[in-house]
Amino acid sequence: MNVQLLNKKEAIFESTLKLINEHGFHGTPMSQIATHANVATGTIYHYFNSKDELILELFKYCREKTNEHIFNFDEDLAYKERFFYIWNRLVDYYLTHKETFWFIEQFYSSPYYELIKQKKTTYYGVDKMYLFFEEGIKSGIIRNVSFYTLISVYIGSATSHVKMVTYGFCKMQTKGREDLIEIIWNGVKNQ
Amino acid sequence: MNVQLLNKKEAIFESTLKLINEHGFHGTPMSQIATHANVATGTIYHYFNSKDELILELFKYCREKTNEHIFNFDEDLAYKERFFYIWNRLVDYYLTHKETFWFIEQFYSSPYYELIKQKKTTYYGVDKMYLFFEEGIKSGIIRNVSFYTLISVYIGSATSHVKMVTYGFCKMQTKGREDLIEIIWNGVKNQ
DNA sequence: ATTTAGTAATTGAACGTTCATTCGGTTGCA
DNA sequence: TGCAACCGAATGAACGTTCAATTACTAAAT
Repeated sequence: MNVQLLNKKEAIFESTLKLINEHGFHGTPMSQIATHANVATGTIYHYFNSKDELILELFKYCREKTNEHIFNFDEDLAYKERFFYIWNRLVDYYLTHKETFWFIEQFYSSPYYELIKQKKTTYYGVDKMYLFFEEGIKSGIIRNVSFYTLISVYIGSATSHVKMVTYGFCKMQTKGREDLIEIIWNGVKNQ
Repeated sequence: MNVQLLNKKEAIFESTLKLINEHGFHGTPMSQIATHANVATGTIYHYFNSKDELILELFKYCREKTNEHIFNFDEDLAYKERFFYIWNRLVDYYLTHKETFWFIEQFYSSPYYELIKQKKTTYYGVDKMYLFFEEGIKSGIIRNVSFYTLISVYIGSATSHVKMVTYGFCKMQTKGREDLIEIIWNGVKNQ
């Protein structure tokens, strides 16, 4: 696949992302995506077999981009620092890529996600998080609770925070963020 | 509005809830809702002006029902007990009303929510939560952080937990739940 | 270097279906 | 008698997808 192709495919992705954010999955016709991406309607069907496949691929694309961004830390950092770092990187990425964030949220809570879930392939991001929490537990730094409990509180608080900020309920102030991740840390660390 | 009407309206609500969970907002035709609710298509338009209005009203209906359920505690309970109680009631309600949960999640992350958000009416649930956290801060039991920080961690963890369980990632075991709310409590309480 | 042929990418009008909404008529109740 | 509730076939617009035709690219042959 040459560069030109990559550009068209990405243009379609980006247009879909933007339009779905504004009008929802089904409020976004293929024709509109095509216009916005400066391609013909038929061209989309050269890259994707259907609208559903386009949306599924876009989801994977978004998830990959997010993961690439948050796991690029210095391995030498102390555990606590990495704990704060990863969380902050995630919040940062979502706040600077709100369309990605909302698309992922929309996708996860829609019936689309059922289609992905069935393929029980653990993917990069989950693996990384699992290893990170495992390290914390084994070294006695954080409490010995299940992976999914840790994920719930770690990721759940991050996404809730991003929602609050993008809804406009609270300002994007560092204070609230720092408080929040500190609360999480206090909660999961071994006393 | 008599009982019969209430029944039809509620039947429409419940059918919409169920079908939207299965097929999404736009994968659910009005005709299908009508069939499922045992009414004629036209009847829906007697109660709601449009599909959008139906979905908006359903959202309010779900939110009210949820709030009714979680704030019925004994005022005499100690603060910590109420802190655990409300959280558990919320998780309970969502786990036993998964369709309500997913509909609300879908709604919040869709463009529909923009329509509601603009009407800056604070509603019952938010008020109650605000007063509850305020009480905890004033009495020195929990840390003095912003309302939205507390909401992020308290509600965020609950919804994340429910997602994990309904996705089938972790079993509906009391252990994980107890760990989770305890982590939150450890995080927000004054040391 | 130029031609040629084959393949991949692209186009957008046309098709057939689906769906939200309407409306004229019917029922049931006060 | 009047009004609200209810019905469901009809309407017309919108949308996903197809497809026959056109263009752009690649590389082998001359």
